[in-house]
Parts: sequence; C-alpha cells; structure tokens
Amino acid sequence: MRETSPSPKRQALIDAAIELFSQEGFWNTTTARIAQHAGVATGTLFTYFPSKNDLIDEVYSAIKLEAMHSMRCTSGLSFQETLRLSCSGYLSWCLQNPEKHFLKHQLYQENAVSKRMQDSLADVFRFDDFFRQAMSSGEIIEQDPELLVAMVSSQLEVAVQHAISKKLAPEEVPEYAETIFQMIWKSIAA
Amino acid sequence: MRETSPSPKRQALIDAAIELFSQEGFWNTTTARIAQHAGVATGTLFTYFPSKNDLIDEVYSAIKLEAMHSMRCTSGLSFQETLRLSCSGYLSWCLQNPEKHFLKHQLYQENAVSKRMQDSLADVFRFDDFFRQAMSSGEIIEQDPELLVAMVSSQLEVAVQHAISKKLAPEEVPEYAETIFQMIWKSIAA
Amino acid sequence: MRETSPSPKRQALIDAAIELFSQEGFWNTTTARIAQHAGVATGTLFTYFPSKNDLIDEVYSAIKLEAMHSMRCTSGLSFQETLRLSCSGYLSWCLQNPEKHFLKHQLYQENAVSKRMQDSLADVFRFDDFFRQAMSSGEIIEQDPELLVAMVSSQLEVAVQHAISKKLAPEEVPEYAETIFQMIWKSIAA
Amino acid sequence: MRETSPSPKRQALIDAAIELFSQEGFWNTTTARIAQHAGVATGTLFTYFPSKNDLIDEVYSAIKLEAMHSMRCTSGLSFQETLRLSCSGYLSWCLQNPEKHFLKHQLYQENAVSKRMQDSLADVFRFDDFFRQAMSSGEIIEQDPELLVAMVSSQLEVAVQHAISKKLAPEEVPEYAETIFQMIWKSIAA
DNA sequence: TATGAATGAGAATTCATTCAT
DNA sequence: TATGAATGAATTCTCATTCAT
Repeated sequence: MRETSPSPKRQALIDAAIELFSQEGFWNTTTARIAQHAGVATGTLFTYFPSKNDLIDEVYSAIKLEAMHSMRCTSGLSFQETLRLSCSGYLSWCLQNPEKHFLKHQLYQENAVSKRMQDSLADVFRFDDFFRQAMSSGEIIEQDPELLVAMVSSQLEVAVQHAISKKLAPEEVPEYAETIFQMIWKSIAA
Repeated sequence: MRETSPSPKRQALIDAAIELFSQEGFWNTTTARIAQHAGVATGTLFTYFPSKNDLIDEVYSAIKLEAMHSMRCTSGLSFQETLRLSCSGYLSWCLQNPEKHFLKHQLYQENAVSKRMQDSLADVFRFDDFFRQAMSSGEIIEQDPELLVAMVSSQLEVAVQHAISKKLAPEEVPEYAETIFQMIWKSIAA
Repeated sequence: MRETSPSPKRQALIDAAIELFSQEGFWNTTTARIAQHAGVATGTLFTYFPSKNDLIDEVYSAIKLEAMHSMRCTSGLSFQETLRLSCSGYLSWCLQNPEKHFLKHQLYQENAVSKRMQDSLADVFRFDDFFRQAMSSGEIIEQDPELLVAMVSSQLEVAVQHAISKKLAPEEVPEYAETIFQMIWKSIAA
Repeated sequence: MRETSPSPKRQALIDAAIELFSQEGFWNTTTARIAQHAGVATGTLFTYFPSKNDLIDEVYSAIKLEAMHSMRCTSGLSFQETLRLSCSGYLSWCLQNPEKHFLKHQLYQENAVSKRMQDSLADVFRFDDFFRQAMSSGEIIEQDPELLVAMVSSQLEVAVQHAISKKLAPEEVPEYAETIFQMIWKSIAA
C-alpha cells in the first residue's frame, strides 16, 4: 500500500533525525551525526534540507501529520463518540511510537519549529471548529474553544506520558483510554 | 523577612540568566552575555557556578521554589478548598511572572535540568501524598496519584498559557481561576 | 567568416562564466551556478574543463584575444599612428564590453590565471618588439620596452575605468581617446 | 620611537595576515593559518577582528596609511617639486616593502576591502584637491583631477612593478625615480 | 557525451571554560 | 574573589569534483 518513497536518502535522514533527536535532544545532535546515522555523507543532508532548521521543520511536520492521522475517525458519529475514538486512537499511536510522541512535544516546546511551519500545520487541523459546533449544540461547556482544545490535548499528553512511564501493557490500553476519556469528558461536558 | 542574600553577584547572575533565557531561549544565551548582563566579568560566573548546567539547575530551582511558594496555603482546610486556593494562587503568580513561568516550563521540557536537581525538588513537594489522602477519604476518584497530580498540573499550565495569550485583565483573574478550578475539579472529583 | 564553434555547450559555459564572474567575482561564483546559467548539468562543466582553474584560463584567454583583436590595425602606418589607432580601438572595445574589460583586469590581478596561460598569451603579442623598433628609429625615448608597454597599457586601463565611471557618451569617445593618446604620447615621445 | 603597541597579538595577527595574503593570496589563506602563523589560537583572531573581512580592512588600512606616509613631504615646495618627492618617496617605500605594495594592490583589485573602509581612507587623502590647485595655477593640463590622479598613480604602480621584476639595485633607484618622474610629468605638464 | 545526486575535505565562526594577573 | 584575554574543540554549511547511469 506504500507509495514508492520519493527519495530513500531523504527518508533515511528524517528517520535518523527522529531517532537521534529523541535520544539526545535536538541541540545536542549534530548534522554530521544525523548524516552518519542515516548512512550518507555529511554534505548529503544539505542536498535535501537547506539547513538544520529546515530538517527540523520537516521532521516535526512528518510526525505531526502521522499523529493527526491516528485521530481520524469515521464521520457520522456524535461529538462525544468522535472524541472518545480520537483519544483512544491518539493514545494507541503514542504508545506505539513513544519516541515520536516525545520528539513532537520536545520540538514544539523548544521553539525549534519555525513559525512558518507551525502556521501551515495549524491551518490543516481545525479542532476549534469541531469544538465550537459541540458547544453550540449544548454538549460541552461554554468556553473559549481554543482553551478547551488545549486542555484536552494537554490531558491526553499527560496520560500518554504516564502510560509510558508506567510501561502499560497493550491489553491494558483500552481500559486506560476509557478512564482517561472519562476524566477529560467530565471536565468539559456541559 | 528576607535573609541577607549570601552574594549579590550570585543573585545578579541568576536574575540575568532568568531574563535572558526567557527572552532568547536557553541554547541561544551564552555565558558571556549572562555575565555581561549581570554586570560581572565572564570568568566570575564560573566562580559561583561550576558550569553553565549548574547555573541552569539553580535557576530552575529558584523559580520552582518561588512557584511552589505561591501555592502554599493555610492548613486546616478541606482538600477541595486547599486545591482551589492552590490553583488560584499559582495562576496569580504565573500571570504576575509570565517570563518565569515560561522559563520553568521551557527548562523542564528541554531536559536542561539535571536529573539530580529534578529529583531533589520532587522530594520537597509531596503532592502525591496530598492526593493519596484525599483519595482514601473518598473525595476524589481512585487513580494513580502521580497521574492525577500530573493531570491537574498540566491543566493549570494550559490555563496559564491561555490567560497570558488572551492578556487577561487582573480583575478577571478570580473568575477565570474559579472556572478553571471547576473544570479541574470535575475531572478528578469522585 | 566565423568557423562553426567546436561545441555550443563549451561556449555557453565560457559565456556564463564571464557573466557571472564579472557580476559576483570569481571566488564567489560556484561551478554549479556557471553550469546552471549555461543550461547544462553540473557535471558537464567538467567534461569540457578538467577543473575550475582551467575554465578560468580559457575565459581569460578568450577575453584577452578579443581585446587584442580590437587593437589590430592596418599595416603601413607610422608607429605613432598605429599607436593612436590601437589606443582608440581598445578604448572603444572596452567601453562596449565593460564587463569583459573588468573581468580581464580582475582575473589577472587575482592571480587566478595560471602562469602557463599567461606565458602562452604573452608569446602571441610581441608589443615590446613593436616598441623596440620605434625606439631604434628615434621616435620614442630610450627605455626598457617592457616598461614602456606596461606604462602605456596601464594608462589606457585608467582611461577606460575613468570613462566608464563617468559614463562617457559614445559621441564623446573619439575626442576623449585623442586626449588620452596625447597624454600617453607625451610621456613616451623622444 | 615606536609607541607601545596597543596589543602585541593584534599586531602579530596583522603581520601574519600580510605575509600570508601576499604569499598565497587572500582567498587561499585560512583564518586558521593566520592564527597559527601569528602564534595564537584560532579563536583569538576573532577576539580582535569580528570576521575575516574586518581583518582584511585593517590590513589594508595599515598598509595604505604606511604607503601614504612615505609620500608626505615638506610643505612650501612647488607642485612639481612636491610631486617629484612624492614619487621618489613612494617608489622607495614600495621597493623596500614589495610584499606590502603587492598586497595593497591585490586587496584593492579583488574588492576584498569594504566600501566603508575605502571611503574612510579616501577622505583622509585629498589628492584631487592638490591637483586641482596646480591646474588653476596653470602648471598642469586641464583635465578631470580624478583622472590625473588615477593616471599618475597607475604609472607609479607600473614603475614599481617593473623595478621589482628587474631587481633594481638600491643605488640605481634615485636615477630610476627621476626617469619615471619625467615620464609622468611630461604626460600631465601644461 | 550528459547527467545530477553524492561526496567529504575544509572553511569561518562560536563559546564554555581556564588561568595568569 | 574578580577579571577578561585566550583557548581550541566543535559546529553548520560550502562546493569542486566524481561516477554510476
């Protein structure tokens, strides 16, 4: 099902960057190490990415897109049900890709991602619209949608972090996800 | 009530570091600039802090202590009331010290703070014990106390961030704090 | 009368190099840009020129030859008349090809041209012989012919530079050329 | 008679730069080599000069000032006499400092010197004013003073170059200087 | 011949840290 | 203690040149 990747070296560089950034942190990872880890020459990195910062943008974008994809769910469901599935979908993805989850958080917090890339990604996912709708239909409390989105996101992040640090077994995830969802839902339900 | 600080230069360095780190980011601030901003010679920084990382630990510790102090409240109150006061106290402090709040978050996320310092601070504030108690008295849901503490903390962080970005006026804070507390409380109340 | 050029790509590369070198300077122009500007692949440059330095030699040679050609004049004239025509011819050519004139000077001064190429070109134009003759016939002062040639050349260069910086109009050129020639002639006339 | 130099390392760096630039050319000399040649660490160069370009400006300025100094002569003399002394003074200096003379020319031609520095030096020596005066008193031909200055300068440069390449003996210099002056004078005398 | 992705040896510059004063 | 010039390893990025296709 995978499309022929546009450039194996480019992908190798992104993969290497993800691995090293999440292991050593972004500022402690040199472009030389990334290239080496990707099995290419130092200069090759710069054939694909004009600068280290551009590489970071691409890494962040790639992870963010993948993460967002994990929350996509069938339409036609109620807001509550959609949110439930989104939460559990995201939780599962994070637990299967802990280093990506960590790195996404990290890059964002470190302000390593360019404003340009942040804006371009923000335009793609309009969660606040989704919440606004639920608000007008009286399902959730009346609050700034942006605040609610941020609240829910951060609760999810904490839940992920906790599950990782507790080394939650796969079979425990569904129940854990439901517990978390209940906490989240109680905090925003009308 | 303040004790005579052990060394004005040491404090000047910490203050300069806080200001510059929060303005330019930790990795973009050189020790030379910190010293200069503190009005001392470059070498002097190293008479007080063995390395840049030690300075960061001290900076983090100083901010964290101050932040924690803002949540201290009179004993003899119920858990709910204590939490309510803690939340509003912390929110107020953050809104009055946005750059410190920001920096605390930043340093923590960037893994710039040494494990040693993190552990030593965690020992000082035993929030989980506090939550454990409330749990056994049936006031809040049965969940890993660590998870609950993390959840509540992160919800507070989001609330702060949102208030800052929305430039909340001082007179609006009490009501905002209560709203936030309600959301938090609903998510953990038994 | 022009022979079919041995290779259009080779010529395109030389032309592109002339344009870019004179615009950005030799050391700031990469072989990749030259190739791109010439509409060929980066590697192609090296099928025609073993190295960047060889390209420079060729560029210099091409310009020098063209410049020298502008001074060729009908035989049978007196030394003075020949020199007068040479001066005005060279001046005209320079003013019509300011970037080539500039580049020729530049490459020469920067020692970018190989000794090999410099010698090989010096062999082609035997100006000193021409001056030596005039010297023995008593038309010009007794001095090392090499010195006189260099003097006259440099005076011409200055005249060109000045005309360019003053943006001399085409109709003013003949009079200017004559003025310059008078100065030159006075300095070497017996 | 020498004043205590403001910084021996700074001077050592300038001296090393002069030597290496004139031997290998500016673009082929790395900052590392300059530092090494000056007997200091690589980083030290940048304590004294913010960038390689700033070092070049300083080198050029130092040489230019020294060269100009060689032309200073007692006032109260006629224009012709002043020019004669200037020419011979400059010639002597160049022959005693061939590598500085060469480098000055080189840096100027390569456009390695910043416009800022060129302008600041041009303001110091107002040769054109000097020529303008002689022109109004009828001593030299009526021409753009800038052109005359450039002409005379370039004739001198050629004379220097020639003397160096011919390895003129010191005792031959006075006579050579006079010959050159005669050629120059004839070309501009009224 | 022609291509252009890949190479990797440098290059300029930075900066935490040292140390003689 | 305090200083700040000096250090030099480390970093990002460049670019002439190669070579498999």
